[in-house]
Amino acid sequence: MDDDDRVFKALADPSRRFLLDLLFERDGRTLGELESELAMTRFGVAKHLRVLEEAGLVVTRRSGREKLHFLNPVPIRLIHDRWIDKYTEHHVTTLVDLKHTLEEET
Amino acid sequence: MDDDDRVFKALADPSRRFLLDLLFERDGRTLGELESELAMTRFGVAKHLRVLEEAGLVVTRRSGREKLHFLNPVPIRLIHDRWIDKYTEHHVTTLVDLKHTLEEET
DNA sequence: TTGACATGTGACCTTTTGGTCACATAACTT
DNA sequence: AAGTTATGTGACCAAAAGGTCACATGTCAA
Repeated sequence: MDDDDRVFKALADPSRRFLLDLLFERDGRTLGELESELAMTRFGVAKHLRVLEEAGLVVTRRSGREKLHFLNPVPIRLIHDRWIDKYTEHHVTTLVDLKHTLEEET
Repeated sequence: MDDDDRVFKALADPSRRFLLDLLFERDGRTLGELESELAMTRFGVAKHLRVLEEAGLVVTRRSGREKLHFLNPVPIRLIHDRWIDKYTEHHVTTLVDLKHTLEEET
């Protein structure tokens, strides 16, 4: 399995995306902290975090017996750059902004 | 399954990402054209295209008995915006550019 | 209308993946 | 040292996904 594959496979699961959302909101959490946010056993969460780490979407740092988790946005940016070039980026951004504007008016 | 899930699941398969690459390179191709680029039966390719279309990553237009396929970059942009805010975007872009520079020097 | 061409459908099988559990290691506290 | 806390490992099972095939529909051309 190459790096790309690991990243996309990692993003394919809703629990893992939720973990990224949590880390996007606040970095540096432990397994224990993250576990309490999911309706799943500790083992399940640990397994998901391992998948995210092997994909490079999460980086970790040990502090004693705790393991701190951080979000790494670089692979996300690379996905963007793969299918949106500089020229179309402007159009797409405009479209997305328009979408948000319309949704707010509802 | 919600919209998010459809998009990420669709991106999780390497054959489907390759199809997006083909459409990124040149839009408006038929199933027959795309089929010839994959080491897979026509049925497999059709199934993958259907998944991409249901996810909104590909939009289609009928022309007689042919079906033309086009890449839609909007869902890709939304993935980006989910985990990269305006503030960090600048840092990440710098990092990615640096990465490219280093790789070119190899 | 008859035949060829382009695509669609549902069943089927094999492989992969998500989640849990019993068990194990490592570090802090008293 | 002993008990508690935080995390790691491998086996296991149920559910989902990738790919193929027999069969069906719709469109063009002569």
